[in-house]
Amino acid sequence: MPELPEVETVRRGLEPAMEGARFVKVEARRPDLRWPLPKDFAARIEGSTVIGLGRRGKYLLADLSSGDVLMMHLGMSGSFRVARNAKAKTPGTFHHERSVAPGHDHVVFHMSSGASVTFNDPRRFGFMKLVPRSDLDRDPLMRALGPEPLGNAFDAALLAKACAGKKTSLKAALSDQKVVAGLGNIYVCEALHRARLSPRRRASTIANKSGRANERAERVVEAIKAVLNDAIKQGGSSLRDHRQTTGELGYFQHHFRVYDREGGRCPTPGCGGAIKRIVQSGRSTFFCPVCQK
DNA sequence: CCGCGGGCCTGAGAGC
DNA sequence: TGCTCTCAGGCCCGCG
Repeated sequence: MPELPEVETVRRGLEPAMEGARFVKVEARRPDLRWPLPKDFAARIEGSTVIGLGRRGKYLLADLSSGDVLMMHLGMSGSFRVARNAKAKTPGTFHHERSVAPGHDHVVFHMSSGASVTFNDPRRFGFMKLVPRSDLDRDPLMRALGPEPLGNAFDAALLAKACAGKKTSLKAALSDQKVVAGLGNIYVCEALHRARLSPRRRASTIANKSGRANERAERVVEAIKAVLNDAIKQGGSSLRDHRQTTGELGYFQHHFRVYDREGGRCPTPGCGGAIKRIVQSGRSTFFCPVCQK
């Protein structure tokens, strides 16, 4: 599910409940997530305070006063909800709200702020992990991440360098977290449409022979930043599982130009092509074969 | 080293 | 209604 905009939406929702607050009690109800939670998971967190809540790619990183960093990943179906107190039922204040899958609340944080933070993940592809802060840069999961797409350092030159010499498709390259951290199936499709580039194009064609950026690389970078910023403003995309920490859905799915719109009309002004669905590396790709070259 | 396909899990929706 | 099949926002791993 969650790509960078959804994770960032979750981060912003968790921040007021968690930052500066202490873990009063941690419930590890179901430890067999993608990777099992350590036996001492709860004990290692309880009593510590959240110094800051950050994000790197699709990872949430809670910096704890204990010296650990709590890494959290939402996998495909993970979500967090914040309740002001543990007994209160889900506030049904949003008419677009849907209920989360029952019986999949795997981890619950009871914070000194009075809020409880519940991690729900039906498919259990998500996980949590504790890493000493001093080891974070050496952590294999962190080392496998390329640049932050919304960071100043991410530009055409950097992207072109990462794609130079790649025989794989542009779609697969942009989905690779080592090339750029945080994109997934939706936002790669959407960014390539905005950049008017075919997902089937070889990744290396956004660089020249010496690995320098060409005009296509500029377009891709601009499109990535634009689509991610737009999606964050809308609270991310809710196809099935994603919701904001209040339970409210994201709204960016109403702004998709190609994703999940097979057969629909291409929104590029003057194009009018029919959106096509193909399969690349086992995943659906949506694009307009008329204006995406 | 690189790229691809399988597998991990559960639930929703389509088709019969 | 109920069964079976396909597909889903991610990512690790083994194979060629």
